[in-house]
Amino acid sequence: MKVAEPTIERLVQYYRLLTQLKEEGRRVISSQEIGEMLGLKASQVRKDLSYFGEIGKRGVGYHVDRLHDHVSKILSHPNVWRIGLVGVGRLGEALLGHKSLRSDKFGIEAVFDVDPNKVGKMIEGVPCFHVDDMPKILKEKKIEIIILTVPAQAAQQAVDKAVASGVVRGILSFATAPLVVPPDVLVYGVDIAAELEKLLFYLKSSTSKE
Amino acid sequence: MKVAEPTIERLVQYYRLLTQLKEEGRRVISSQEIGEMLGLKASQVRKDLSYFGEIGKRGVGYHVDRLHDHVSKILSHPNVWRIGLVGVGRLGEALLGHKSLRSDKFGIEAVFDVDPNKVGKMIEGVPCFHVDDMPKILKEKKIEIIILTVPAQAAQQAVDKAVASGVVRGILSFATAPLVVPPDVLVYGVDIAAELEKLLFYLKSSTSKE
DNA sequence: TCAATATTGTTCATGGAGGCACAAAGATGA
DNA sequence: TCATCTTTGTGCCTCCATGAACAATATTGA
Repeated sequence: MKVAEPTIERLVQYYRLLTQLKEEGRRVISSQEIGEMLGLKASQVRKDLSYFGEIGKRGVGYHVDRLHDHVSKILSHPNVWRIGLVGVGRLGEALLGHKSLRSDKFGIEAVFDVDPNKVGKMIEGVPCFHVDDMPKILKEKKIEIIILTVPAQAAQQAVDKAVASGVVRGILSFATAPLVVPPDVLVYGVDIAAELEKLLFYLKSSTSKE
Repeated sequence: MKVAEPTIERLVQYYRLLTQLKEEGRRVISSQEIGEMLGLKASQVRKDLSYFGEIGKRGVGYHVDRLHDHVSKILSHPNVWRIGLVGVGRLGEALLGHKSLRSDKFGIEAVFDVDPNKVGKMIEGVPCFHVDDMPKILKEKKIEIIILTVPAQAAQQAVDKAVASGVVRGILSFATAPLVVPPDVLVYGVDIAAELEKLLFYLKSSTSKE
């Protein structure tokens, strides 16, 4: 069963919204309303939600609790993912403490750096190891996911050491560098500078219009 | 002239690669090679690059310097953008110091927070003001772009104050919250948690296959 | 000079995502 | 009970991005 990437992204949004609605005690909601709150067309919402089976009630809408459970199950993982964070610069540390990355569905089990002032210490309650020890530590701790927050020049080298462990299956990279990985390793990149450039490009274009 | 969003994103990648090639003294490169280095099909590269006019030489390839200039011009801005950063938490501070956001094409002119310990001080060489003073300060400093790094609950309120200035035209948001803005304000969102969830979802799916 | 080779620019087809519109199904009220 | 109204689920159409194939152009070597 293959699901489109934009759909997954929206499912995460639905999940957040539903969690909030649940807290507010809301019982039922329509695709129309969901769409308005998230800036989507109602038909888009319905298509996304019906993708995993009929879950709404025609003439009524979606039962908030039931839909929340449903989306939760779609996004749920069979196990708790164990994550390693590579590069404890300011961005890495910010992510370590970030609410979004505190969840019971995954946890950051180790961080890695090359700075001797950091290696061996606990950072935000997580032990810090040397990047060179990644193959060993990742295997020991059964870490399958890597969050990469190192400078661009160091990115490929760090990735090579990580995949050398043989246990890493996914990488979330914040480095603005193209990464080469074995075909069975999945890479997602968040390119902050590129996002800003895109924004600026379209702003420039729209300047002439208005 | 309208350009597709994925194309812009790749142009940024081309630009980075070309800058590097230039430093290495490389004179000429083919679409094939560019594609291999960035993980793209050669035909894709050619289509992107020819979109803004014929710039390569058939039978030869692309002249690195010339192509670099060309892409640079496409991505260039008529003026230096003035940016404000809202929310000086750890993520905000990390971005302030991040290399990717140091450029001669834009600059962060002010930061905003509600914390009295920060307001009035200089942070990373940038003056910090209270969020409530945004309308005034943004207008004074002619800031057209906002980078939003506040908690989700505070996001909409902060955006409302920012757009109230009347000068803000674009927002790069790191908050995991849907934002309502006037139609003439452009919003790009970077949703870190959603990216991670996507990665985990596809890893889960591929577990059964292998 | 001309054949062989290399590489771009472009056309065309394929697939996929979004959105409209309508049928199906449940609710409501007389 | 039945007509009307609401809201979902889905078929269909359109648009856009990708990728393959080919024609056009430049280089090279004999």
